[in-house]
Formats: sequence, structure tokens, C-alpha cells
Amino acid sequence: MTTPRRTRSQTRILESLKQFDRSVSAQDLYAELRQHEKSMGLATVYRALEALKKEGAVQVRTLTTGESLYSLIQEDRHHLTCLQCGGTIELDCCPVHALEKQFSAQYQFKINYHVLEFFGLCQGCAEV
Amino acid sequence: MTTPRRTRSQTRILESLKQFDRSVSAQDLYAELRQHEKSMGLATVYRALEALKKEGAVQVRTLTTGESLYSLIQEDRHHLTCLQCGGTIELDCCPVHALEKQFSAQYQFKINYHVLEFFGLCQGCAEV
DNA sequence: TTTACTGCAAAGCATTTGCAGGGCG
DNA sequence: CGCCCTGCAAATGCTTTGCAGTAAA
Repeated sequence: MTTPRRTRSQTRILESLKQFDRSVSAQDLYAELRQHEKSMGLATVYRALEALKKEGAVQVRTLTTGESLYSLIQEDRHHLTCLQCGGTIELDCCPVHALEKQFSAQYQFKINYHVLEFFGLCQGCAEV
Repeated sequence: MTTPRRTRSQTRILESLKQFDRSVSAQDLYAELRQHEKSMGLATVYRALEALKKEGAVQVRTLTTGESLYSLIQEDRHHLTCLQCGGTIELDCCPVHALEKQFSAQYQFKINYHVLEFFGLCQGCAEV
């Protein structure tokens, strides 16, 4: 098991992530932390997030724009994303969570989290 | 319903995608097409893929590196991705497909495809 | 003192956009 | 003739890396 030996930056990132109730980008975190007395370099934000991700404390979903959104590993939040306007609808259930254990054993793989996204057209964009 | 009025580029992209039995990046497609008599600009590749995506002929999954992989909408291929080494294991089943209809009706959303990915550590990387 | 973390600025990469030339109806 | 497609090159934006200063052990 990996030891959660955290740097000061990692701790601050985790605390900041707790404040948000949504996934946020590294840039968002940087902007947020910048408002406090002790700021933090953008590179440090990225390095801390990378470490936390591998450690299993943080999960990532990458948008089709290439931007990555980070959040604490805790909930199963999944979305319907419109390919036209980019809008998202959040689902309130997860049909996959129960399968993690099965795959974990079957493939000898330590699963930290999963990402499930549906893509298509929202009602408004489909009408056009 | 959107009309599948395709440009020459879009047709060539679709034909090229059929050749691959895996998801490929826009850069991959560009390199592949470049080997033929009539090449195609990189920007055109991106524009064609964007159009095909919205039209519902092509699906995308974006890696945590920011690179996007494209493929025809046809199969339910999902992966276990290692956060350490980046390796992937392909799953041969999909527990979500059946739910698309339900969500489609429930949220008034035309679902073209979905992306399901599991992240964690593979056996080798977990041992370290 | 030795090691690891941090910040800044520069570099890297995939993707997007502006614009002029070209093909097709 | 006019419109859309195309290609090239420049620009954009997120992320990573090099390096020197700094804090921690």
C-alpha cells in the first residue's frame, strides 16, 4: 500500500477541493489559492494533483477540450454531455460501482475510481 | 434529424477509421492519410472529425494527456487504465449499454454513445 | 548538510482559427 | 459567379519541464 506522505501543497489542495462541491480544473484551483495569503505556483498545483491522483485521493475526468477536472474520490457523479453546446446534465445514480470489485479481482487491477459519461445532443440542440 | 451530407474529407476519414480496429488520434489519422497520393491538412482532419462527432458517426474518448482518440460508433469498448504506467486493459463487456434508452427518455437527451473508463494501478505498478 | 519541494519562466503538444486559394454546383 | 471546403501557418490554451532558490529533516 502506498503511504500517504503529503507535502504542504498537497494538503492545501485537498482542503481546497473539499470546499468545492464539483470537479474543478487545475487553473480553477490555482485562481482560488491565489486569493489567499500564501499563494502557490501553477506548476506546484499540477505536481500535487499528479501525486494525489496516483495515491488514490483524487480523481480526474478530462473534457474533450483537453482540460482536466479534478475532485476528491467520493461520489459517483456522471453526466450527459451535449456535443453541440457542451452543456451537461448530472445523473444521480451509478449502475457501475458494484462492478468494480468484480473487475478488480478478475483483472488483478487496483481500481481507484471510474468515469462514465454519455454524449449526444440535448433537447435544445437536437431540435435545430 | 441531421442530414448526413458528407464532404470528401469526411468520407475519407470514415474509410480510414474502418481500417483501424482501435481508437486513433487525429494525428494518427493525419499520418495515415499522408501516405496516400492525396494528403489532407491537419486542420481538415480535425474539422471533419468534429462534424462527424456531432453527426453521430464517430465517438471520442479523451485521455488524461489531453489527446483525443476517435473511432466509429459501433462497439462498447471500455478500459482499465493504470495511473502510473498508462497501460490499458480492454474489457469485453459493457454493463451500461442497456441503460442508454432509459436515460434518453428520462432526460430528453439523444445519446449517441458513452464512455466508461476505470482508473487505478495495474498489478505491476501496485507492487512497487 | 542533504534531500525534497517550490516558483518562475520557458518549452511542449494537441487543437483551433484566420485567411487566401481552389473546387464544385 | 458564388459558396463552401481545404491547406498552410500562426495562435491558443492547458500542461510539463529546467533550473535555481528554499524549506524541511
